[in-house]
Amino acid sequence: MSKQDGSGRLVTTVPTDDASAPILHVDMDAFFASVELLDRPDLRGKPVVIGHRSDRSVVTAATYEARKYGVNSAMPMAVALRRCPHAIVLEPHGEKYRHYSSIVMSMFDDVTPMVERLGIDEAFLDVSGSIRLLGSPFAIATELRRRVHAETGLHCSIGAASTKFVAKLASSVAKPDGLLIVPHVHTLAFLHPRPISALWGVGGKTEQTLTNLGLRTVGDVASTPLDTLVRAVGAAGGAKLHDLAWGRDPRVVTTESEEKSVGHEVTFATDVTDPDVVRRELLRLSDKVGARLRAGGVSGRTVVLKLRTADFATITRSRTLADPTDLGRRIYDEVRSVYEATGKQHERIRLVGVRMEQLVTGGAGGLSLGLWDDDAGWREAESTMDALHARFGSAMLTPASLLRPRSAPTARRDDPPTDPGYSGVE
DNA sequence: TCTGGGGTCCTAGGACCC
DNA sequence: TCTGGGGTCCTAGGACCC
Repeated sequence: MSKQDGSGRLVTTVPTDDASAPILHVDMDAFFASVELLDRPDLRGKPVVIGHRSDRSVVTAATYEARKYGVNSAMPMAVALRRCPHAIVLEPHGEKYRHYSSIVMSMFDDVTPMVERLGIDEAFLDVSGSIRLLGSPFAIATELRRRVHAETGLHCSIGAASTKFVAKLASSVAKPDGLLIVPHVHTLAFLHPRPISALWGVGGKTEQTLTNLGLRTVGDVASTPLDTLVRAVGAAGGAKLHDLAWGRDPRVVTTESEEKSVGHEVTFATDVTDPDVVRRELLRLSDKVGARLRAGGVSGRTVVLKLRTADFATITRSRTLADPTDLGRRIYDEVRSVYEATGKQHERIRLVGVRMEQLVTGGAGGLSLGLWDDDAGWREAESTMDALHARFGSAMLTPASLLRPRSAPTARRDDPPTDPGYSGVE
């Protein structure tokens, strides 16, 4: 199935059955760090860590040289620097990463239209429809890896298998800069010796739960009765675990999925005790969320406030509106009222967040209007009715009910007003 | 060691309707 | 007078992933 090459990398021997492994998982190696090194070749071979240098930051990415010291992404920067004091810390540059991401993603698009992006630096490719034109999955993956490196200077690892989960696991085993093909008949032999943490959806907590049951490997999970797993981790989780452990993964590669929520959150540099500072931040975050909703042509019905206190305890409070909105001001009014109801105005606040859920296609009719600006012409704008009244006078206004687009659902008649201040036409 | 910011999915209880 | 079962919606919290 695979062997080490001279440099110690995992490479596949030419597989006899790679047509049974048409799902590719492509994963860029140490992506953010590798992009930074393109501009800083002098740092090659050194432990480089990407992240802000501020007190409360975490590691976003680390080169393999830094990982040797036990530095990993999501680790607090303070811990990383303790483990590797001579690490070179570079600030992240999101724009640059998106640029390189779009370059490699478009290479994936050249291979097959069946590309499912997973974040900025990973993707699943279903190449079963490309075999006649481009060759076997092995040939396709090999050429893709060559091309990514030739045109960007970046390395990627690829796993190929008959399912998404096994392909993803294969790419992680192949890292860095490797290719691993797991033909369908070898799936269980590949899977069962791996530790339970290799299972998708098994993080720290679930790993502990399973370890307490005496389970160590994927094979152990496979040979555990389903109802034991269900009792330990719940109905959905148990069934999923059991399926994955037997190599069953019904998920297909899907090219697009609609977003389910939009949110922003921020951790303060130091904990905040002044509720006015919290309110100001809620306003800023609400505006960002509203802008994102409008840019995406969606509105949201449920407003979610998130607070994290100094002791790292997190609470969320939500409120569902009678009508969806995409207006920052409207979101703020709700989230602020929810905030006041928490009674946490005098606690030490570490983080605040605003999220909109229950998204529906279409703007919130009657609320979001373009404004004619004598200097700038027509421009996208948001406004409340109050502001529009002030600007145009009531004679200019059309009732919101006439402007509401068809795609926006109307409130159920029996819906109670969520807030007396907003129960009417705004 | 002290924990970012963007998300998704699942669970569980309660309200409410038929 | 006491008690059903199914289904949907809402809310809060937790685990997980990149």
